Parts: sequence; structure tokens; C-alpha cells
Amino acid sequence: MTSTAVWMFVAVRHVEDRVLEHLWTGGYDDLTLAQARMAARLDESGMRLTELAAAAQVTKQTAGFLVDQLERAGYVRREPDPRDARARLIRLADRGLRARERAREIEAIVESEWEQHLGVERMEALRAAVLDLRELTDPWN
Amino acid sequence: MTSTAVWMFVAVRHVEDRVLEHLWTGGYDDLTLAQARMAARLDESGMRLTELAAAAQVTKQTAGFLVDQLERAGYVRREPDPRDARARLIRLADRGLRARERAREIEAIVESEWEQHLGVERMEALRAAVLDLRELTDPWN
DNA sequence: CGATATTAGTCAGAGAGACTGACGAAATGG
DNA sequence: CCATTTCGTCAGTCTCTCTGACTAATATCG
Repeated sequence: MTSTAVWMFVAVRHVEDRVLEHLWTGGYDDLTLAQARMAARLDESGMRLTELAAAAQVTKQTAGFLVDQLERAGYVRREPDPRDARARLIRLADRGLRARERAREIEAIVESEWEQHLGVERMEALRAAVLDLRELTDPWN
Repeated sequence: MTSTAVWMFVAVRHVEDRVLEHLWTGGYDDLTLAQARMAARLDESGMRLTELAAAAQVTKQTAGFLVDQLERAGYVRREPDPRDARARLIRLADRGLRARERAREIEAIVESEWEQHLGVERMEALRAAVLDLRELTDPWN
């Protein structure tokens, strides 16, 4: 190093800090970084624990540990999966939806700061490039 | 979410996994992810613990904990700082330099994969954009 | 100079997060 | 229908990270 990935890491950490601070000051002060990272990968239609674990790149034990906490705090709920009696679908509950909304506020602000710094065109190119890289880098996709 | 930062996070994790695996198979199998992240931010001229902590975005206690391990494993050494008797300069030792060299090998491979996927031009734009964002995102700079 | 404030780093303790291994229950596929 | 795979949990351990308190050295300023 020092490779591109290191500077991406720095940028990510910066966003995470901003998001977490915004969530905390907005009343979601029981969320930890690890919990927020899990929740960030949860899609609208509900996911199984194993799926979520793969998407978040942690073991299913770790995912279960964090989802337990999110559930107890009211951010997500588990529903039976009609297709498989062993599995349950994890979805955002009301509190989770509201917290996601709040997170999106600050994300939009940070991205507009970046856009201001880079210019609209380069920011759009960055966004598109990173998204394209998912094909190579996202175990979930 | 899902914001740009989430996909950057995914890409970073992918690189970290690849680097760590490459280091492990190359004989540096005592390195942990947290240790490698610290070492990645260590510059050639030597840094103080407090500087390194700021750069890596952890507390100085955490930085000290990880540097202790890196030192015991022979990756770094601490030298007295001629400018300040309280401080010491942390530098890469021989083993650390060799490990960094090995890390750079795989980083170059991953970046060439990305370049192949995005094209030379877009990859260069990505690299430049992320580097430019340091002004907004890197507490060390 | 000398009192005060700041800075560099360490010690101690606690909590969170991450892993491996083993397991029961349900589903899948010959 | 039996063997295998998959879903999730339980148990245990280790690593990482933080807060708070502290010592020693340096910087500031009247």
C-alpha cells in the first residue's frame, strides 16, 4: 500500500462517522457501527440471515448476534419464511425505516459535499465506477 | 442507504480479503486485519503513535495495542524521536517492508482486474477521484 | 524564570464484535 | 426413503476498541 483501496477506506470511514453521528443526534443513539452496517445491507423485501451474513461479509453467527440486537431495539423484525420452515425473513421494522430515512439525509449531504469538491461529472463517474465494481467485489450482488 | 459509500465499503472489504489471503499464504500468517490496516497507514519516514492513531482513525490506546503486536512480530520497530523525549517514531522493520512489498503485489493485481473491468480511463478517474476526496475525508491528510 | 496548560504515551478495565466448532431441524435430491 | 445439504442457534474464545486516569515531557506566557 498505499493503494486506491486505502483512500476508499478512509472515505468510507468518514461517511460512517457522519452517518452514525447524525443517527445518534436524531434519537437513534443505541445503534452501533456494526449494527448499522448490517442494517445498511438489508433489502426491502426481507432477507434470510444467511443471505444477510453473506452480503455483509460476516459469519452467520455474527449476523445473528447483530440481528438479535437490532430486533430487541426495534429496528428489524423476523417473520416466518413461507418457503422454508427453518428460515425466517428479516425486515426493517418502523423504527428501522425511520432510521434509514435519517441516514439517507446525511448521506445525501455528504455526497453533495463530494460533488461540490469533484464537480458533478467526476462525482457521477465515481458513483458509476464503484457501482460497476460490485460485479467483482460484492459476494452478494 | 444504499449510498455510494456502501459499495465503496464492499470494494474495500474485497481488497482487504485478497491482501490478507496473499500475505497469509506468503508466510505472513500472523498478521491480523487490524494490524494490517495500521501498517498500511505507516509512512516511510516514521510516525508517532498519536499521528498513526489519527491517520488510522482509532484511539491512541488502540494504536498502541496494535503497534505492540506488530513490534513483537517484527513488522515495525520504535525508535526514539530526537525532537521529543516523550515520543517515539514507529517505522517499518525489515519484515514489515517485505510484507508491504507482498501486499503491493496483490494490490496491483486487483487494480488491474478493476482496470480490465472498467477500462483504463474510468479506472484512472476512480483513482483520481478517491484521492481527491482525501481533502474532505482524511483526518490525517 | 516559573506556574500552568498541553501533548505523548501507558496502564487498567470493560464491552462489543468476530471467529471456529458442533449441533438439531428442515429441505433437497438421488 | 436415506444421505446430504442448508438454516439457524448454542457455546466458547479471542481480538479489537473504547473510556478514564495517570506520568512524563514539552510549550506557553505573565
